[in-house]
Amino acid sequence: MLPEEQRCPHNEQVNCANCRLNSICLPLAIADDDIIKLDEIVQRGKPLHKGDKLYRQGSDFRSVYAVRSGAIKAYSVSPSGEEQVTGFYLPGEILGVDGISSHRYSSTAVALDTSAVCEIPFEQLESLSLQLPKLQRHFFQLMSREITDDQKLLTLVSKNSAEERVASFLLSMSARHTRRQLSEQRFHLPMSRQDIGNFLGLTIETVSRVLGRFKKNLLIEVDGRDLFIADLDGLRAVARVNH
Amino acid sequence: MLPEEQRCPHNEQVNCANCRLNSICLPLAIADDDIIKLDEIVQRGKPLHKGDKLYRQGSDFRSVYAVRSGAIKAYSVSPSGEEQVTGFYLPGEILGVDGISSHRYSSTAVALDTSAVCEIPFEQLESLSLQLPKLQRHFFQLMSREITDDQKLLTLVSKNSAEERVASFLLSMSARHTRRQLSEQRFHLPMSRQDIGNFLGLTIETVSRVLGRFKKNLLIEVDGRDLFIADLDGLRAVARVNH
DNA sequence: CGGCCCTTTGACGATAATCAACGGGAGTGG
DNA sequence: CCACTCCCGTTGATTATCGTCAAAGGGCCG
Repeated sequence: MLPEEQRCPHNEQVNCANCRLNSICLPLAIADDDIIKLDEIVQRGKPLHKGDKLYRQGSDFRSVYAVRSGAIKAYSVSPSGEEQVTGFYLPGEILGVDGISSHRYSSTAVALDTSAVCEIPFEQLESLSLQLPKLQRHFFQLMSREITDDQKLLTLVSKNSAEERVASFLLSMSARHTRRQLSEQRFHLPMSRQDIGNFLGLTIETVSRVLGRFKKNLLIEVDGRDLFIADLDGLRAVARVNH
Repeated sequence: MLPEEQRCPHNEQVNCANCRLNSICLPLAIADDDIIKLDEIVQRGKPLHKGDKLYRQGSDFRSVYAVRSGAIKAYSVSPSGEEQVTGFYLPGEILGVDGISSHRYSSTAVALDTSAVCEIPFEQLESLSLQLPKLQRHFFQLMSREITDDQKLLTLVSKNSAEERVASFLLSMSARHTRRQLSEQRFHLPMSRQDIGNFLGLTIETVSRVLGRFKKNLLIEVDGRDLFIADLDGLRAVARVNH
């Protein structure tokens, strides 16, 4: 199989016959010849190094971005100075839509690893959506999906214990790897414990202790950020949520 | 001034010259003659009694709704049986967009009081959005707004103390009343302590105790669900967030 | 009047935060 | 090459916030 950043949404080679799309990934992919028009407005490439910022909270909103490789973290800082990690974006996922409402990004996006993203200028996406009903629908769905995901996260954070939160998080990462045809059980966490804790509303110490307990109970094996889920069903039982 | 449900988005009388709109409220209002077309697809009325369900989690998604009067609560039940209140919708606000992504509502909406809503069939809204760029943009913004609001709520619930959460909640309610030209300080809470607690990730007892403390510190006066914010700045200081 | 739900208040306890110390790896500079 | 620092992660001891359990009062409606 090709390296991930050269694969199309169908995980075939570049210019796969099914989608004719080589610059942008799953979430906006439409099985239709119209996709070529979308492909034309997408800015390629944009390689990012670890720590590079894709956009900053408060800066003018221009584009949304599709991740092609690597991993991006989005976080926002509240007026009171609290920092909140609002999401991690993996290849095939789209970020930046939070900026639409106020014409400014409400969060900062930073690369956790060397990453590649596609830039999709929003004005052009808007005009194109007026011509391509399927694209408009896709984009409505994408945003609606982000809303329901946020609401699930809210439930997780406000109703579940530390163990349940961490278990759910690991299963979510696993599921997203599976979607990309990668291992369900073995993968690398691109973010620090700090980031995981912040995202889940826990301290770094609690995250570390919970992972320690999972390890002791033979649910997982961890070495730094390398993770192996030894007992998927066991972890699901802890999470009490089906992923 | 007319009763709220008879007022247009500009808080004037029915058929106000500025907007020619008498069926749907602020969030989708566009200062443009095109609005008439939108007005045509909106279903009027729909009076709801306290406890009536507007839609149910898992049922087919057909429409989004604009609240005209009263108050609606949205909540979802996770696979594990946890109930999570995801939002309260007051006059001028729109709910139901969570159903777009999966063609099914991901939450249940129930009237907290006698309420009136307008139904906006989504398929028609979609087609109309293809013709009216401003409407499309408005809807994108509406959804983006919901995303940023959810993320603020997540920060509140995962990073702030019980007192900060309740104070922020009261200030949010106050701000939304102010937008409707109603009193900033004195209003009625349409939801139970249970609902507030669930929404904020707290138990009913904690909510009650926090309100008791606010009362003792002369920040508020409460009598059941009737609230008077005696010291707005004091409450803002507790919330540490500017509303 | 009686039952039910909502709310308040108190006593107690558990979960996760805080405070603190330490080890390891990466990068830097001598 | 080695010392140095910085960041990340782990682990332990203690604390505090909020949840749980329990009881009781008030309002609404049949």
